[in-house]
Amino acid sequence: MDRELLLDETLMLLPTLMRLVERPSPVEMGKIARRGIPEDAQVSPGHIQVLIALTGGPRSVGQLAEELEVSPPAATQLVDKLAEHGMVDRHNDPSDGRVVLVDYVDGMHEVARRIIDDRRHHLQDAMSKMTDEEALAFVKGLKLLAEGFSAAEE
Amino acid sequence: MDRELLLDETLMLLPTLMRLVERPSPVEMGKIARRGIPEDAQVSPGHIQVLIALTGGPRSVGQLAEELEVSPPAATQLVDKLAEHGMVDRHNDPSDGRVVLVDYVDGMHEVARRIIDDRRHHLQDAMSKMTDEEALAFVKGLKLLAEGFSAAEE
DNA sequence: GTGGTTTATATAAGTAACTTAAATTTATAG
DNA sequence: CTATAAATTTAAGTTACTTATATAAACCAC
Repeated sequence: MDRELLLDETLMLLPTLMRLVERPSPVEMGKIARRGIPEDAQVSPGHIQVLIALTGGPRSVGQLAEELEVSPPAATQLVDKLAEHGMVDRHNDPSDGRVVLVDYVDGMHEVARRIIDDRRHHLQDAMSKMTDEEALAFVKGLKLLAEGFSAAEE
Repeated sequence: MDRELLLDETLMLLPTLMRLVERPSPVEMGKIARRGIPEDAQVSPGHIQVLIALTGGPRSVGQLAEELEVSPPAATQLVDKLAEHGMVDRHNDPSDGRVVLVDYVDGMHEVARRIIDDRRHHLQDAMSKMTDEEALAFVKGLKLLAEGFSAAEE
């Protein structure tokens, strides 16, 4: 098999996919608007990552930064924006006054679920065209790449 | 198989991978520096896409914009930077005075090859851990996703 | 406890890669 | 010719990050 070709294709595809993933989709914005959060909410992939992380319970800002592999200030900003839109809340960790725990605002768990599902459907459409084996291989590939690029940093 | 889980994993992985791909790797910068282009050259994935596109011969700015799926001004900027670093040249299309043809500066074909290979090796490390089937499925997945997100724009 | 270091977060300032809108130049069509 | 359309560039603005610095709480030595 021509591995070289696959590499070239990937090299060409990856940045383009990157841009598409980052680009805010106005359609989704509209849908979200009708789901109870303000129309001007710009929900970026990063924000969705935070929302997903919070489905596993409250997280500190630092934990979010680690999970998303961004700097602490970046995590702060993501939380800022979600808080502005009334999606999440900050409260102090009773056991450590330095840490700020982030969690859904009451009732927003539901809204978050729908926002996440929006993106998920998006993805599902694409992944529905893969066999189980292909889907597994695809996710494995993403992980390997992430590890590879991560390692290449240090 | 638990598709839901795969979707969640992808949703979480994709933005992180995105950031890693975008992040400039100083190591590569160093290597590139030693290969004949100035030390301050910031070769982003977009620039590499242009260099790859040009391996197929000269391209107009508009063609580059289409291939990379970016706006014409974005293509102009990518070319600007590569031109600053003496990698590519602009010349007029003799058959249409409006179009600007972009091509490698004499002798830079070689340098471009090495810059591309740098990224390629990076990727190769990750993809070498996949079987042929997995690699194919991975690239197929990337394409499906790109199409899906592209379609979701219109 | 007081003082010094570390840790968690936030603020400030800067950058890179885009975007849209407007300007410029060349081609084309009536 | 003159009006319109197309290719590119310039200008201005946005977003998602980064690093460096500030602040406040915790921990630790003594």
